[in-house]
This record gives sequence, structure tokens and C-alpha cells, in this order.
Amino acid sequence: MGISEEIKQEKFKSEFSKAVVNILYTNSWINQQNLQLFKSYGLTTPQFNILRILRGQHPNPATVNLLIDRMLDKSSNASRIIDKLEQKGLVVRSQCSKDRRAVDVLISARGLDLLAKMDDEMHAWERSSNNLTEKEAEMLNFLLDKVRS
Amino acid sequence: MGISEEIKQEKFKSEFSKAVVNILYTNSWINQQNLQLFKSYGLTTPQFNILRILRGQHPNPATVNLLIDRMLDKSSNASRIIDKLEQKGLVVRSQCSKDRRAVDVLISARGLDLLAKMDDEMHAWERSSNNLTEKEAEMLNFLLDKVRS
DNA sequence: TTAAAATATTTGTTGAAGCAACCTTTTTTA
DNA sequence: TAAAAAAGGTTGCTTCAACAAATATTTTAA
Repeated sequence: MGISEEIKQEKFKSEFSKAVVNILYTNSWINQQNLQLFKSYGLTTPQFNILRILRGQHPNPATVNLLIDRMLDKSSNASRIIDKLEQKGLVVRSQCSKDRRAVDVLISARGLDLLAKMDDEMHAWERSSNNLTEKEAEMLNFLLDKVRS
Repeated sequence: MGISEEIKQEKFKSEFSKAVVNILYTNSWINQQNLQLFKSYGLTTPQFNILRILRGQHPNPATVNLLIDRMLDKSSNASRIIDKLEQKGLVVRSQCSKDRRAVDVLISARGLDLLAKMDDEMHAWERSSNNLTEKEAEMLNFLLDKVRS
């Protein structure tokens, strides 16, 4: 079913403006799918995203500033999201030795474990809902990059 | 600049999982662009989306249920979003005559005016940031539809 | 026909998001 | 080098969102 049928809108100003709506709609669809998984592990979407960035840095820490910079949805609330992760024992906070204004955030063993468990389900989902060929996925990446260029 | 450089992540599990991140990132980019416009007219993103659906129905009303169904980001808060639009005089609420449980929501003349003004800026933005050819936009729509299929 | 189930919407509560003000530390510059 | 500006984080306040419970009406089923 195409985007027109799904949102019951026949006409668009242009093929490009249809694509814009299609991106927003597909984003919402993906979030909906992920949300169930995240909730079943007691995480919110931003919490999960921060954990993933931290794993990317591991075994090095990341400053709060770096986390904000890398987040998909830049949040002005990074501190409090990290609070939650710290309360759950998934990350460790410590003062940065090189710059005492900065705070080093490090993913804990427990955080790594949790992500590892989630990875399995995540990849299972990606495999099962990957309807694109390799070439098509490449083309999609190319076009999305071009939208933002 | 491609998605890898923008979020500083070299490796992805697959081209498809890269595309998933790319959709989320591009969505965030579009929202960022729109947000400024919406705010300058005193609207939030969900408020704007509901207004647009109502314009699509005009001169017929839409029930709250229909609005939720058509929203890109299905919100559990539709009632209160409509409250805000009503307070601003952009929509009118009335009991549905066919089903007294339901509420008819109708966009007001003022609501239509506001959208008309926003349209101009919206289309100006779309024209200026449309980097895709007609064929490419079609291909993008095709691929996004396929992701959700 | 009447009680039970379902539907449409609203509202209370709680947790998260955005903005701006604030504190501390570092960098700049006169 | 001392004051001003900038940078990194945190926190208070207000608004927004999700979830569930409540209300009113309609539909279903015994």
C-alpha cells in the first residue's frame, strides 16, 4: 500500500512534497515498531539512542556534549536522560580529568549486556522487515542524503 | 555529506539498517526545518498536522477519531490538541448529529486563512530545498513504500 | 428488551521535552 | 594578568505526551 492510500490523501503539490510526507510517515512507522521493543526492556527511545552512542565509543567515555552532538533527535535534556540511565546502572558518570567542566559518561557492563540482548531482537526485526534488495537500500541512502544536501 | 559523516558512524550492520537510521535522521532534519515556520505562526507540529487534515476534509467536518486515524504521528492527545486550536479560533467543535458520541471538528475561516499564509512559505521552502529530479522523487516514494510493505 | 460489550471522546496523573537561567571552569583579550 | 566572554553541564518552570480510567452513547446478544 502506497503513502496515498495509507494517509488517504490523493493529491500532493509535487512528487517531492509527497516524498517529504512519506519520510515523516515512514519514520513514524519505524518508531512505532521500535517502541514496543524498547519498552519491553524498560527504555525510552532517547535512552536507547544514547546507550548505542556510548557503545560506539566504548571503552572510551563520551562527554555529554559529544552525546548531544551525535544524537539523532538533539535533546536539550541530555543530562536528565543520562540521570535515568545512571539510576538503572547502565552508565557511569565521572568528572573529566582533562576539562573539569566536562563529564565523562561510560557505558557499564550491564549496559553492554542489555544492548547485546536487544541487538538480537533488533536484527531479527531488521531481517524480517527488510523488503529491499542491496541495490535498493543503497539507492534509498543515496536519495535521502540528497534530500538533505 | 552522507549519513555516515553526519552522525560519525562508520559501520552499519547492513545497507538496510543504515537506511533505517537515515530515515530517522532525515525526518529529524525535516522537522527541524519546519519547526521554525510553525513556531513563527504560533503552532506546534501536531496542531499544524491536524489543521491540514481538516482542510483536506473542508467543507465537511472530521470526527476526532478520523483525525487520529489520519495523523502521521498518532497522538493519544488529540482532544487537547484540538482544545488549543479551538482556543485560538482556528477550529469549531460541535456534537455530531449522526452519532452523539462523536464530535465534529471543522476548520474555521481563520484556520483556512492561516494555512493559506503558511502554504506560501512552505512551498517556497520545498522549492528551494528540492534537490531531487522528478524521477528521483518518484523512486524515493517507491522505496519508502517498499520499506513499510 | 435489557444487560453486556463496544465505541467516541474527555480528563487525571505521571513522566519526558523544551527553554532559559544558573554555576563552574576554561579561554580570550585588552 | 585580570576582567570579559565562552563552553560544559545541571536544574526550575511550563508545556506536551502516553496511559489508563471515566463518561456518554450506540451496538450486540441472550
